[in-house]
Amino acid sequence: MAQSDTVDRILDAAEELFAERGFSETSLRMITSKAKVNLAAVNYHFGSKNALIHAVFARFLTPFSATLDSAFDELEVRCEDHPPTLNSILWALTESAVRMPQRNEKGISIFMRLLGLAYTQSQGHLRRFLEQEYSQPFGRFMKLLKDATPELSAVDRYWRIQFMLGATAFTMSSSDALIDILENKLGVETTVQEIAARLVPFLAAGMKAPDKMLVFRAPASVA
Amino acid sequence: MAQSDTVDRILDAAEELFAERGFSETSLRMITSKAKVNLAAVNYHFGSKNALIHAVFARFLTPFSATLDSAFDELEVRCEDHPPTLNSILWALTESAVRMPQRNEKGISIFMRLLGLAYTQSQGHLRRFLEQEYSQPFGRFMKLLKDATPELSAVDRYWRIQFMLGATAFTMSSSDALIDILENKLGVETTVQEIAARLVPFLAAGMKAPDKMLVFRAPASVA
DNA sequence: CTGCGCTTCAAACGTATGTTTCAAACAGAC
DNA sequence: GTCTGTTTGAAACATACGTTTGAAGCGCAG
Repeated sequence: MAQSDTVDRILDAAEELFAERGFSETSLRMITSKAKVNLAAVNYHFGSKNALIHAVFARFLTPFSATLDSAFDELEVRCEDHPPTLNSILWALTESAVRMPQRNEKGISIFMRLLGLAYTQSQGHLRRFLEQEYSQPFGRFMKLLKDATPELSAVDRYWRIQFMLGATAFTMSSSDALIDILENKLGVETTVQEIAARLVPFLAAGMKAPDKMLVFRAPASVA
Repeated sequence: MAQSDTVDRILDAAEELFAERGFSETSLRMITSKAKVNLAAVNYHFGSKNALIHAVFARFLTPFSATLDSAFDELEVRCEDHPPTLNSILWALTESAVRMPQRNEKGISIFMRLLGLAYTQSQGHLRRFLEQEYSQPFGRFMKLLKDATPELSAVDRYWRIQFMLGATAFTMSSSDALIDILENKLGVETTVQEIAARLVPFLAAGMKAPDKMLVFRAPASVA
């Protein structure tokens, strides 16, 4: 069982280092020395650094998208004919994320941080890989959102979904740092689950907000 | 006036490249060849790549923080004794951002994208630089937000502010791409100002959302 | 014109990166 | 034991990076 051992050790080390340092800032030598394998092992088993990045994502994104898919199935069954509510959709999403089998205690925050990095760091190859591998669950999520917010125009919904994605990806991608800051400032300890529990109502309220401001410059009357 | 020409050309090129590629992914050689100056000019005028990054931020953040400060002054004068509302604070912020003198048509989106990168890319030196240079206007903004949302606990407010920052930085940083996608999909044209007009109500509604979910696993009852 | 500070330039420096090479070690089948 | 295909190992490869160097160019006071 020599191969899978080396492969897994590389994936574990890469995942952790990518999450805490980003892709470009993590070298293969850091990864191989943390994994205690030979430098050439990465190129032997994965072919290239980019392929390793893809493998790291595939390892947690494939089971996650399966979990998510069945969570959506369950949601639609439970709702029978009427479309699932916005809150229930967002909960299904976060539940699926949080329930994923974790390799260690840092699992969920690594997971989130990697997702945030995927969106944020403009790595063209990664975006292309994710789009062609995981467009199905993403499209389904969008469809559900559409049915849950029939009162929104297509344009409004488009922008508000972007706002949601932004708040989520951004917060989660720096969740560790933000948790540390909070602990230093207010002495409060937090878990990623608690962040999610605060994020969902925020997003839901934003999606259901009243119309956009019609006039841009309205300084005197708003106060 | 040879110096300032070279310096500005470097800053312009660096700003644009950093915004579209990130810091580590942008080399000094890319910057100097785009700016059409000699490679050594960066180290001559700025000292190091990190110092160049600081200079790029200082060039737009210093005037912006001044504009913002006077916008907040005006806001507090207009409100006399009672604290400014959440909406008016957010409007003062976006107005200050949008009104900033732009070097070109991409100015505002570059501005936003750089702010997002500063938060996202874990460049320790940048965070340290920004914290020690611009803690005053940031602190004032936080203070205003605090007085505008007295109903929130400190912890709730902390996280919701992070969510706001995320939605804003993320959306604005990819505003060009998002505007293009929207035009291709729905045939609707948009300006950054209109995005802001949609974003502010979203953020305000999120900040004023009802409490966080108390129980994390509440699948059956929500739907 | 000469001399002096500041700026530009081409070239090189040392280091770190991703990747390749090829021999050695290994495991399992015969 | 010997052969065969797979995996590991140390070393080197070519390239790209940030930075430094020292000479050349420039503008301007004397």
